[in-house]
Amino acid sequence: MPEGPSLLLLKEDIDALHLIGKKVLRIDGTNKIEADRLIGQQLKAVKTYGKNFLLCFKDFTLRVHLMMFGTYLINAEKSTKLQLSLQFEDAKINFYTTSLKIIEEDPDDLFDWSSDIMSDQWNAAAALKKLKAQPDAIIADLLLDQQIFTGSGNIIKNEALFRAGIHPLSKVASIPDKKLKELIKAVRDFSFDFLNWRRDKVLKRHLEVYEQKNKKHPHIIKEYLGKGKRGTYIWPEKQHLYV
DNA sequence: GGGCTTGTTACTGT
DNA sequence: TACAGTAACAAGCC
Repeated sequence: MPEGPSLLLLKEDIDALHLIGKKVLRIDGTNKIEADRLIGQQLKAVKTYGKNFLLCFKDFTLRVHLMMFGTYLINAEKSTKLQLSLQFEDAKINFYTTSLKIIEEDPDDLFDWSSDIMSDQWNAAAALKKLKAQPDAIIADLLLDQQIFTGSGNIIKNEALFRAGIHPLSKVASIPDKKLKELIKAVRDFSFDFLNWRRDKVLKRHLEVYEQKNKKHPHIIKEYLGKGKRGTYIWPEKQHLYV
């Protein structure tokens, strides 16, 4: 569920319920959120920031992060531990396996939407500047850096690197500006393809390297690399290593 | 059924 | 003390 594009689909599902202006009638689940603060509150806005889903109320915002395995169901339940249920007049939203937090600050003050890969305010030039500020990093790590590419995850990392023809272990300082710009554009473009493909439930068949070892092409290899030792797929003939 | 996985944080040790 | 590396957590797919 969790990369940026999937959060937009979550927002689409919630928007379809027309809950703005509606009150929270009841909350349930194993969360440690203060129920008293939420009950009776009118939903003011629903936003996403990268992988964060934001339910905005008058004086605070509930931040829902779906982590690796987070899921949600609308007007439906499943057997795994219910973490947070928000009952509105005509609809109930159930969240499972999430990280929840009440944010006191105004989200517009707290979050910089120009780094959000899905946002209208996305600023490619700012991303380039942030990449170049870490010349010794390997590019694969920076594609997961939420300060630079807010909302990017491991699938986007792999596919964007493939599209730009850059090997994941390339050192940032060694990659020509032209290629960095190409990569930044690939992140943005792939993320919207991801959004549309996932909406149509056809994402997997369009992936070119991610989980494609021994599938799309026999030369694709898999390595665990970078800070988080995340699974990384490489088609060596097509991805140049800049060192 | 063991080994993966779209993620992040809190520890640990150096 | 700062940083890098590891463990922990979760549910579902194959």
